[in-house]
Amino acid sequence: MKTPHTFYTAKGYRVEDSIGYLLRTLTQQLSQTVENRMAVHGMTDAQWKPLLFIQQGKATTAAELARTTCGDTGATTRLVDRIESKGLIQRVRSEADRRIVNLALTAEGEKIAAVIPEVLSEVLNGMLAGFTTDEYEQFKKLVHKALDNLNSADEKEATS
Amino acid sequence: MKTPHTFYTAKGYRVEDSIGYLLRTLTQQLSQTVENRMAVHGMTDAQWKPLLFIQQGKATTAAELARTTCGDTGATTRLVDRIESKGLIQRVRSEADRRIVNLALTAEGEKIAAVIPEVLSEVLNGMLAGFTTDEYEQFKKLVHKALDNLNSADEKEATS
DNA sequence: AGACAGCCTCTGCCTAGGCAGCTATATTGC
DNA sequence: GCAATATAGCTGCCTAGGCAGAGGCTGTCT
Repeated sequence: MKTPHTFYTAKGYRVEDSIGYLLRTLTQQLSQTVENRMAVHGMTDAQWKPLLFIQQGKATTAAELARTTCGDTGATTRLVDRIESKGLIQRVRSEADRRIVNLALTAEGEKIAAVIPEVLSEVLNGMLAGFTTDEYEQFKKLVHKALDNLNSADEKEATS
Repeated sequence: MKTPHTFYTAKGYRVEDSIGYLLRTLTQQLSQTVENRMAVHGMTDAQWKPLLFIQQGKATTAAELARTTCGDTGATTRLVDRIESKGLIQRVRSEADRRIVNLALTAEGEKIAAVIPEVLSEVLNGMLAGFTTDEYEQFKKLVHKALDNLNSADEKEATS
């Protein structure tokens, strides 16, 4: 394995030049933009995820929700609390397995969930304005590659 | 102005395919990796920023810190509280302008601040393992482009 | 049957950010 | 000089996530 190119060194490290700083800023701005768009529906940036996941059948319980968002179960419980208190989802204790609380959208919740993909599509298309298809594919490829590197580094650390 | 390519549509929107989801995940993993590395020095992911900015002279007061991190002044006050209670920085009321509280690193703070650029460089180089210089430059270019799009959309909204 | 492991949910305690409002100080304009 | 304005810092109230532990339920193994 050849030694990889060294893009950053401790000496002369400058925050503004860092790809880490850029990525953080981009994600922050993206969240802010989605939050602004969702605000008219009374939703926050965190709260649309459960709505969408439940609607798409990707999660039916709080535990599943926590797994799909790589989040904490405790945090998810409280997030569901807040959305439930807005009357958008309902908790229904499962009869088959009494540990489980199934989550279901209310009529109001369905209405808002239907808007979410529109908002996300618009925001992302806006962010990618002027991108060629090649650039878009390249962007996704590079993010995937970076993600794989971080994950494999984690595994190495865990087994050491 | 020609109509931009439409990368996403509301109908058939799938979270896993979204560049937004990818970017969020990458930033999250990046923060987690830095957090793990900083933990041995008793620091969190949020707390290294003030240390580094103060050391590099990019910020000398809480207000400056808030501006350079695009953050809230109230949150910054409390962040400084937590770092101060760890004995890493000191608050020194300015004599020239008595509104201002200058921030200074303690000896302990200097020691930890010196380690930060090393950790950041290592983590970022690890994330970019196998990237060619062209890919790295392309990556930064694409992130910048996306960021510019989001910002100009914000401005349009503000003036409408 | 009873012990056990595993899972789901919830709670308490921590860090953390956004927003609004307050006080003290400084600057500007009249 | 004095009023209006701007700035710095702080605080209270909200949402939000991470971690650890408790309690309930289910399936399994002995």
